[in-house]
Amino acid sequence: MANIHIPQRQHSSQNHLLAALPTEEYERLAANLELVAMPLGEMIYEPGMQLQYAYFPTSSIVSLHYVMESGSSAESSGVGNEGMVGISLFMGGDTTSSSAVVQTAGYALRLERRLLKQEFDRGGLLQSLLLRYTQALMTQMSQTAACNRHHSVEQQLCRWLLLTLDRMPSNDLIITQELVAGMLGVRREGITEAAGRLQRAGFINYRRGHISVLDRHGLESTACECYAVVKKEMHRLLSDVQYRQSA
Amino acid sequence: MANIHIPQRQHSSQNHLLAALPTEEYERLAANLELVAMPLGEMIYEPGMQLQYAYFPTSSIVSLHYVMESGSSAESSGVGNEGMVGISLFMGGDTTSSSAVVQTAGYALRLERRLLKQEFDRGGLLQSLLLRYTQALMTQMSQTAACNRHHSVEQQLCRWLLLTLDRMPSNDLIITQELVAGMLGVRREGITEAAGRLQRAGFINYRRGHISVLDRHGLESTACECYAVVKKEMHRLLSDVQYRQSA
DNA sequence: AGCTCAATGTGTGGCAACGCACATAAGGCT
DNA sequence: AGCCTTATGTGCGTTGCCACACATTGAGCT
Repeated sequence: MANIHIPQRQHSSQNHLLAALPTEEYERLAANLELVAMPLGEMIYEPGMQLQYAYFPTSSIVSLHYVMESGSSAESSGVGNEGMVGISLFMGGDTTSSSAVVQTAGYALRLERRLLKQEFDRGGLLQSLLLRYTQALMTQMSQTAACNRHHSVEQQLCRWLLLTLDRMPSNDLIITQELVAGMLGVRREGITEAAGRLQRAGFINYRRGHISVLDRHGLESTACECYAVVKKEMHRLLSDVQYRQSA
Repeated sequence: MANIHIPQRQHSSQNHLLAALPTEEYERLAANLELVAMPLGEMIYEPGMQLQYAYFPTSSIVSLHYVMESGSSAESSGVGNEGMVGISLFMGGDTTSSSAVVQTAGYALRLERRLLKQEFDRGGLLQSLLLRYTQALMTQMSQTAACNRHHSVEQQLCRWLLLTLDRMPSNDLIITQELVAGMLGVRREGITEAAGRLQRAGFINYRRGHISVLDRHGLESTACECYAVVKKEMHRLLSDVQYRQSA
């Protein structure tokens, strides 16, 4: 895995949080941002592990989830180029009881723990961005909790596809039903059935390990309210982040 | 509702976060802390509402939950004297998409939004306490998401009873099964059944609107791992908070 | 003491998701 | 081209929780 130091500003701008930093703050970090490959399935951290880096995904997506003693798991939130992996570094806990795994292969910029903390503690824009992002993360988690309680597998699959799609440049997801099932914490067969219905409805098209979204609107109408709630709240909290560009 | 200004330090010390503040920081807040009654069922905030105060529960417990369009709901976390209600005030979002309702009547100390933000931004101990507390809250939320997915109503009831008990001075909870059902997002009949089993097992005893825990150990053995995970993580993140006392 | 209403108990039928056990097929490999 | 692993399809029976419809009881009130 080739780590490329001093990445071009182009890469940094693919992560919304980094892109929103004023030049001064960005410059302090730039030299220390490493572009790293995020291969599918890579474990970014495990429960209790001391995290060494914060990751700002550019093209990758990371899934935050908890694995039960029984082996079954459930995702509480995903992190794409709108956010950062490693919240606990500046929250003061250093680690968490959940895991982080790469759900969509791609790249991320990583920053040493100490440097992140240092910049966070300056109390500049990075701090306020990260705090707002953290609140958005909490919204996703609590919405996931409610969604897990009340909505059908099919609805949840739609929600998940849409949230993932929002973090992708294209309409194609490279992922198996088995993995999706792991994310949602349901049986693989449940995903096969739900995906089959969505395909027959013409909303998606899939083959082994590959899902194409054909009708976004259709998915939205089948998804539960949870997708809209999360999306709206992300926009409310972070809309300025997506557009502001440093000079 | 009589608001008593300049509460005795005794009250403040009932909230772990306030109690852990060094004298200097505490003094800046003390004169502005109002002791307020928290009657059962009172809505502290609704989605989208601009929050005016942060609440530090002393003897009350507040439930953070989301209400769906269908009317059904689910709790993502509870807040007792270990924490604070109104995270969004310092996270920068000002409001959230969830609600906060008093689940156990009692008291709380409240602090004006502006003053909280001011003290938070000084970057002193209050900031780091609140951030660590927020991380503990996130642990609860993501654990609740996983728990909602995988565990039985009975297990979840045990978890909920234990977490509530940990925030109470006694072993008696004043709450109806109907309300508990609302917290867990299940049918009232489901709680009746599960509670009946727990009672027959000798773990609890209940009458209308009143639950007494007789065998804490029994509940722990029936609860899912989620209770232990949350408790352990709370302790890891906040153990110094509970013991440190200001001079 | 009796009334009354909210809280709790119980039953029936239905359904979504489960666990398990396979059958089938599709893509990468040599 | 053929093989072989891995992904997907399908069919059971089972179960936990659901919605709905009541019966019963307890606590507080007058």
